[in-house]
Amino acid sequence: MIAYLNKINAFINYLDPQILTALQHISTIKTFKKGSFLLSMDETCKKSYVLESGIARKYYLNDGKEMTTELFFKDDIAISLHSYVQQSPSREFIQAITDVSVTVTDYQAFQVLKTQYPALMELDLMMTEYYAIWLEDRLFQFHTLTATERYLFLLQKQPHIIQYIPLSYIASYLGISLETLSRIRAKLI
Amino acid sequence: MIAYLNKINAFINYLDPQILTALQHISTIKTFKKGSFLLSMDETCKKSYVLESGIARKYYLNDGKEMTTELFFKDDIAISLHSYVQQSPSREFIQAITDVSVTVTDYQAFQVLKTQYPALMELDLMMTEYYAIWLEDRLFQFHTLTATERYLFLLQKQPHIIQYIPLSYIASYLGISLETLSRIRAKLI
DNA sequence: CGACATATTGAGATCCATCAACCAATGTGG
DNA sequence: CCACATTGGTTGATGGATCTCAATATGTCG
Repeated sequence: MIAYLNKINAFINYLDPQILTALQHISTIKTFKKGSFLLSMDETCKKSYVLESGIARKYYLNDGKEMTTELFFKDDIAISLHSYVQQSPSREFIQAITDVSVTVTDYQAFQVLKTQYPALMELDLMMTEYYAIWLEDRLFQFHTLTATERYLFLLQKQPHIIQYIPLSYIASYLGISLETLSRIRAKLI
Repeated sequence: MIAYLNKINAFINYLDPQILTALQHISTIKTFKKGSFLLSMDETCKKSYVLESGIARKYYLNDGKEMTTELFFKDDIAISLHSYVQQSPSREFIQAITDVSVTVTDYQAFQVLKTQYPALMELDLMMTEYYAIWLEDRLFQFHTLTATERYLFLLQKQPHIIQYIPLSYIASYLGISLETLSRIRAKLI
C-alpha cells in the first residue's frame, strides 16, 4: 500500500517538466475557512482539491445524521469520486475542518490534458487504483473487525487523526456511535 | 452507475478494430471446473478473467472462515485488484462456483498494449473508476443498512444471485452469519 | 461569565453471533 | 439399491456488542 504510494510519487517526479507546467496552468491555489464547504450535496464535483495545509472531511447525510467517509490531510486529493467521474450531482459534502489551503484543478481542463499527455492518463489510473485498494481495505475492516479493533487500527495507522478531529467525526468514520467510541476510549486507558 | 457501464460499453464499441485485434492476440479462452481456483491466496494475480459463462466468487479467509467479497457473472472481470495492480501476493481466492468459461488476458501483455494504445489506458481507468464507485456503494451499505436491508437491497438489485448461489456465500457477502440470513428469509415469506 | 459545542456515563432495548440440534436433498461405495 | 456421509439449510436458546435516549460534565470562545 505504502509501496504503491511511493511508486506514484516516483512517477510524478519523473514526469516531463512540460507536463508539470501544463498542469500548473490549469491549477490555482485557494483557501477555505474552517467549516466552509469545498463541495455540497447535489452539486457536481467539477474540481479536484489537493490539500496543501489544513484538514478536511467528506460526509453524507443519513436520516439527518452526518456520516464521515474520508478524512483529508496534506497531499491528499479531496473529491467525491462518483460525482467527479460521472459529472453528476454529489451525495456527499466536502468540508474544511480547519482553515484549509488547496490546489484546485478543473475537471474539464484535466480531461483535455489527459488526452494530450498519456502519462497523465496513467497517473490518473494509478491514483484511482490506489483509492480502490484503500476502499477494499476499509471494507475488509468493516467485514472482520469489531468497533474496538477498528479504533485501535486507526490509532496505530493514523495516530494524528485523533488529535485534531472531533470524536463525533471519528465515530461515524468508524461506523459506530459517539457514545460507543467514548466507552471504547475509556476502557483503553 | 448503470449509465457509467453504458458509457464504458459504448467506448469499447468505438475502439479502433486494430486495438481489438491486438487485444485478442494477448487473450485466450479457458475453462474451469466447478470448485476449482482461478486464483489462490499467496499467488500473484497475473491474469485478468472476463467471464463468458458460469459464476465465480472472490473470498478471503478470516479465522478460517470464508468471507465472500465479490460475485462474478457473465461479462464481469474477475481479478484480485490489490494483487493485480501491485503484482504482489493475493490475500484472496477466486473460485469457480459453477463450471466457468473465461477470456484470460495476461497482465504484462496488457501493460505493454496500454502504453501502445492510450485508448486502452483510458478504458482501464474507466473500469477502475467503476469498481471504485461500486466499492463506495458497498461501503455505504455496510455503514447505513441493517442486515435485513442489505439483503433486500441485494434481492432488488441482483435477484439472479439468490437463485444460483449457496446461502452461506451470500451471508458472508452481506457480512452476516448464515443463521441470521436464514432467519431474515423466513421472516420475509 | 454565559452559551454552545463536545464528550462522558448510565440504563434499557435491539440486533446479531454463536453454539447446538435437527432436517432435507444429494451422492457414493459396497 | 440401500446405508451412510456430505452438503446446504433451518430453528431454538443464550449472550454479547452496540444503539438509543437521557442526564451530566467538560471545554471553549465571544
